[in-house]
Amino acid sequence: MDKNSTPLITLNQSLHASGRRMTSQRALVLKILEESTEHLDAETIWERAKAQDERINLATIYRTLIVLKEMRMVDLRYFARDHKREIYEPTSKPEHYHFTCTKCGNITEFSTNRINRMRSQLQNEIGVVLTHTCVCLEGYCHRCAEKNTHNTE
Amino acid sequence: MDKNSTPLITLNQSLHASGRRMTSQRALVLKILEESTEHLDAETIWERAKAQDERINLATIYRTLIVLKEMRMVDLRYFARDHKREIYEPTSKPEHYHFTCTKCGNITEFSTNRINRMRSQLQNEIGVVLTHTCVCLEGYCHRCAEKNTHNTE
DNA sequence: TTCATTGCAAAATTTTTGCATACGA
DNA sequence: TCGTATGCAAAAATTTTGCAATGAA
Repeated sequence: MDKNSTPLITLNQSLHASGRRMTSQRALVLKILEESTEHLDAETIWERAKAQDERINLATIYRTLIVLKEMRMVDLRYFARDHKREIYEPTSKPEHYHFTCTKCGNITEFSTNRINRMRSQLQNEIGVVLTHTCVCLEGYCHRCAEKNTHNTE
Repeated sequence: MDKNSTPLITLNQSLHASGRRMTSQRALVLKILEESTEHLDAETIWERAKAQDERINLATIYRTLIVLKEMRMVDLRYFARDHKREIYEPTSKPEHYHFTCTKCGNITEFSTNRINRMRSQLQNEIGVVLTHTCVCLEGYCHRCAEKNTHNTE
């Protein structure tokens, strides 16, 4: 909302604005997401949360993530290889997309305005309002592509 | 492979080429996918298959879909709203993408070469070889966007 | 004090696996 | 016949839910 707000303050405001309450668990999950440079799924978040609060329950993590999503503090992402598993990232992170190398398994982030341009062109072309765009890319990274001129998969 | 081949013949060839066997279940699942104009998940495929073969098991559906995917007879897709659930489509269908309206729930298919162009540009830009691109779009369809100038979600 | 939130355990959902039997080539 | 594929049941993996107890405002 406000340029001076930290994510925690923003969350606090959003929670109260919707008749919800700030709890230590919610603050903790948000902090973990904000501080992490890695991609976190619910279970990983749980493991990190337990280091701070050994009683915290996995169900609480899931419920908290739903609330954080509603408060627009986190985004859900998916990886091409493991689409079923939800990955959570703070919305404070600049918009980006993921590329998964099917050979070495590395997941790299990249950002490009090509996707944004495509997005707005598509909005006009198919006549809809896009609120969410998911782009998952999969293939061979530069290094693996070189070693691998003959691809079976 | 060959212009004269039906999907069933192609499957048969691919199966044999990889030391696998054609079975009535595999033929049936492929037929269901080829004939359907809707989006099918594993359970729906199972229901339709049972109409033809009441003994067929859901585990067989899953195993068959894995094989059909390996034989490149089906593609896996996802919808923005329900990312976790896999949707299977025959590769004989022309390439297309899905847009989900979060208001009315309708899923529409569209195809555009914008995405293909973006794809090849991205390949160069980030220096990778893309083997799979997943694009899920979500938002408001034309009709719902009109009724809905004020959007909460 | 009040009601949203949590912890716990149990259930739900979707997909995978082990194993004996059936069946395609 | 030989070994792949199936059916069945049980397990695995991930997420959700019911409910009594807790705790924020």
